[in-house]
Amino acid sequence: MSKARINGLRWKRKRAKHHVTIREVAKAARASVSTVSAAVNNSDYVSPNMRSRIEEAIKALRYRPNDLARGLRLQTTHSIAIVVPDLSNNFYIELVRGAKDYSASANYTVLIGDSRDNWEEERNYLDSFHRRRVDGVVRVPAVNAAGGKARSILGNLPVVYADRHPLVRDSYVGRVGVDNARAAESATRYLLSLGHRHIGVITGDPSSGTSVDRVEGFTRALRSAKIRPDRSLIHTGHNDMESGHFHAMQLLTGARRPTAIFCTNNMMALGALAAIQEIGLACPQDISLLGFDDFYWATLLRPRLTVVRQPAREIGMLAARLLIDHIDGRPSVPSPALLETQLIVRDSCCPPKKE
Amino acid sequence: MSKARINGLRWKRKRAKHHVTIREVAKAARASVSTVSAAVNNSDYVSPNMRSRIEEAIKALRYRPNDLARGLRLQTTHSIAIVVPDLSNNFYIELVRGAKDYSASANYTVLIGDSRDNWEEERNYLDSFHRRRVDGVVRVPAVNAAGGKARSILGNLPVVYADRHPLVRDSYVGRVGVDNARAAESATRYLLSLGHRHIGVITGDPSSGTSVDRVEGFTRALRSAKIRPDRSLIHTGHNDMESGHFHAMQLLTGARRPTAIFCTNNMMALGALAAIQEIGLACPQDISLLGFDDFYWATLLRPRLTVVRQPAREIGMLAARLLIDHIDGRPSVPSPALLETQLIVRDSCCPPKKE
DNA sequence: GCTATTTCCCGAAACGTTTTGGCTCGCGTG
DNA sequence: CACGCGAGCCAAAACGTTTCGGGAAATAGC
Repeated sequence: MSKARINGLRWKRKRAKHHVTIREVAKAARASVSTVSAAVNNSDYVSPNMRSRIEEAIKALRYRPNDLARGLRLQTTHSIAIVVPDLSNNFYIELVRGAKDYSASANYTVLIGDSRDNWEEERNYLDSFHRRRVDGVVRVPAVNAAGGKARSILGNLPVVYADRHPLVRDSYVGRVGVDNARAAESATRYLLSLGHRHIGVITGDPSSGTSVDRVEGFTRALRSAKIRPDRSLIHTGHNDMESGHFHAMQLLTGARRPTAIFCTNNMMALGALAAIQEIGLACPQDISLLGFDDFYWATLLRPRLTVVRQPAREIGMLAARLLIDHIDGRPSVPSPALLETQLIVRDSCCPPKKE
Repeated sequence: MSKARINGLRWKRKRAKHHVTIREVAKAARASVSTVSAAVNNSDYVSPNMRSRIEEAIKALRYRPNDLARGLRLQTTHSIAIVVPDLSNNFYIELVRGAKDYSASANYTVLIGDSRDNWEEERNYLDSFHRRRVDGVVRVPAVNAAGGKARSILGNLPVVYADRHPLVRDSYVGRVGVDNARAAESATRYLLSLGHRHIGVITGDPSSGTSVDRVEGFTRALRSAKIRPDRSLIHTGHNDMESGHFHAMQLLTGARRPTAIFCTNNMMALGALAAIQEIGLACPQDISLLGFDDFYWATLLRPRLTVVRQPAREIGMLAARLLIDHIDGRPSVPSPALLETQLIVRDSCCPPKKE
């Protein structure tokens, strides 16, 4: 026992900075540790007198409860994590903010991960979040992350998928996004209605699920207009500006230049726009451009981009809701929750030139 | 003792999901807890035989150490936090990524906060990070956050300031950014060299420090060119698009329209550009526009924006370095670390029209 | 063969909380 | 007066780690 005491002392001395503990508050307030605990979690009986003494001590000592100890004892941290593929993509920022705002309203804190659409990075984040014992995670998986991989590092943490969903079977408690096929289909119909018949597509990595759905919607629209999809006009990129640029170049300088390009995410639309400008084509007169995902400065571009808008913030909020409801053992909204998209018509599409 | 056992059992039963602990690994590997610990932290003596048995058990049980317990025992979490004012501003994303990358290389994890340039939000984040017992925080304070306020909730956590710095005296272990006055001065000189004499300025909230420095640099340039600064041309906004738009409108429709506008951050430059386009002025022929902070799609704008570029990523890396060096008790680089800015000349500035 | 040293392993304490059960008053009730 | 009861408080156990001191067995030194 006395050995222990000495040990303890040495410990304290070793750390330069010392965090004030509930024990010191107790001493200062002439109360027991349990009473202080009861007071800060304002539950149980604690007399007004005692309570004020404790609050005073807390203020005086600047006591902040230690969430590590708390989480350890409680076996729950009241926090969730969200990991997205690209924080520089405004769509995901909005998604994260939605998740954060909902979580805050439900008294959960959220940890943010930015995987750069790269499984290694995502794994690091998921691992770190798991070790921190978050109560659940909302996940927008990186493209090269098959569902099973994540499951193995996540143990049996509840996860809800947002935006993208896993292609392989993975157990999750919820999923929220949009009906990508339908959104792409109606976007394509818009292009068709303008008179376009040769439409190029720049799509993202098929492993993300959303991309294939969007291409699927695209071809569906073509087919229902009795147009045979031309596989050579469908290019597969990587959801970033570079590959948008690259494939737009291919498309624009290819044998049969399309009269319109449909990009299945905003970054690739940006890259395509750069390519168009670089080549010196007029958009939309020479080539129409249709993007996916809106962003706040889309109207600053010339031409102002026509896009299909996803309710990013709502997706994030709903994802957090699904997750937290599950954690708290509450029934929630029905799960594959598909929100409405909206075609925002601006200036980047017009009828094709007559030839 | 037997009572305790019962209690423990009840505990286990209560939690639906159960995380596997080091104790179970020990049992499975027929080793003691301390030996397993020694093995996972691969230190100390542990025989090859025993080690492999333990590793096998770990793999079989999918054991993940509990960082809460670890942090509690170690009195350090090997993690830092970074809180920035606006994640949708690409400058801060790059800064965060820089901090993250450096931290990863130093084996630290980082928690991210997005204060929306709002002290309430920032306080919540700082508090949450503090309760999580991060080892330090790099902070880009919200505009309405005087230094003292944060100190009181941060206790004696080491903080390094990035980009912005506190106006009031606050104790910090480091600060990194750019020489804002000098950067603004040389940017202004560029405008002067083009022949501009009436230059409007849209600046951010003075409480952030950087704004006043930039204005200071601006006036310095004017003065050294023997031009008397016109206070009515210096407008104070809020670092966001809306106020950039608003004040550009004021400037452009005011009595004496300037021939150039200098915005002290990128968001306001965007807002100003929107205003210019809205009014129907030609940029740069009618009005030159000069922004602060580069961003990856600045070249997609028409005109391509001329800006003074800050090395956002490097700022983040250096901030993390300063902080982590301090935490680890290592000497670091000299503190107010001022990195070089760079004027990126593109198309948004030209000589003013002769009148 | 006896001791000194190394090698390998373990028990127990501690980190800062929350919770449970129990203790002590003081008071009303039969 | 005995008794129960509720209010207010507390001691101690537990959460999952790491570390420290020490012990047993094997090895080396003489």
